[in-house]
Amino acid sequence: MSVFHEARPVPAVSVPATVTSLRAQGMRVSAARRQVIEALFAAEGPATAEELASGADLASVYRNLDTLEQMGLVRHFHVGHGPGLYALTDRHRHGYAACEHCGAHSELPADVLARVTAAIREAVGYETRLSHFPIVGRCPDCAA
Amino acid sequence: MSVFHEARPVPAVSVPATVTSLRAQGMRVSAARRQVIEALFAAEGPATAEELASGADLASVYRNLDTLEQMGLVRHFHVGHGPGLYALTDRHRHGYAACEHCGAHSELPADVLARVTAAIREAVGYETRLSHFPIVGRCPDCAA
DNA sequence: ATACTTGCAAATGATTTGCCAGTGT
DNA sequence: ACACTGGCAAATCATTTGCAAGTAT
Repeated sequence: MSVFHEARPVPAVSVPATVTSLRAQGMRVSAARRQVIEALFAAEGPATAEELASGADLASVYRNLDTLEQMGLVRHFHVGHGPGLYALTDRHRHGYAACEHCGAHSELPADVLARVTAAIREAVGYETRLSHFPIVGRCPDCAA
Repeated sequence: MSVFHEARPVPAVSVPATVTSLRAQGMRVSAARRQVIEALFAAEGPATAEELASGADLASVYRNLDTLEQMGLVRHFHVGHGPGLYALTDRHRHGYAACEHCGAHSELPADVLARVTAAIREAVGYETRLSHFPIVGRCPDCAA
């Protein structure tokens, strides 16, 4: 459950490749699990558990996302007060700035990320994980 | 409810002064409301609604915190997956780095805050509000 | 007097858990 | 076979809302 001891990101090439990879790690691939994986690959961006469910039971979806997250295939983070957003780790290695108003989020360039992380570390010694909890504010459009 | 159109921070000098100030703004001061205000002044740091309740009804506490936040007296933010933390705006103008593991949080020096905010603004145009959603990571102790 | 507040109960939304039947390997 | 999973219902946690009764000004 802790997000701190993540496995190295599992390369997310394709659904079949991922399925094979999972089985190789001794994990079963049921219909519901494959569906979640397919939804993750099909998603255009980070999605809620609900959006990834496609009719399947939400409890199972959450359980699967949890399991996949422990394996390092999936990552989740939060924007504002809303529900968690899940995405393939591979497609989501970076940090985010998120708009609390409209929910939009922008990827942070690596150099900015590095600068921010370094600044925080030097100032208070914290190891920042902007990939899990993005920096929240208002996007250019909502700044009005 | 929106945190974006905050009134200028209400100076939080003392409970009686605050009560007077509130009444001046046409707001009533009931027992429950005064209790919340006293709890906020008595608190050593940001506290949950539950901690500020002191036996009062939680619904009222939330309603009051909400009202006080709209007036600019109170501010709330979130750490990790836990409940919201409330504090007097006056004592909480700054940004925070929070530890998702143990819940600890450290105030960010103004210059760091400024640097981070500027970096984000330049990179993606977002106006950061680190006072509402702190930067989350692991504190020095939990980094182990 | 009367509009603002409270307390209590019930509703929400997100996520988790217990449990037993179903199934992948 | 047998441990791992899924589905479903019920439980949690934080927070909100509907209302009738109470009260600050």
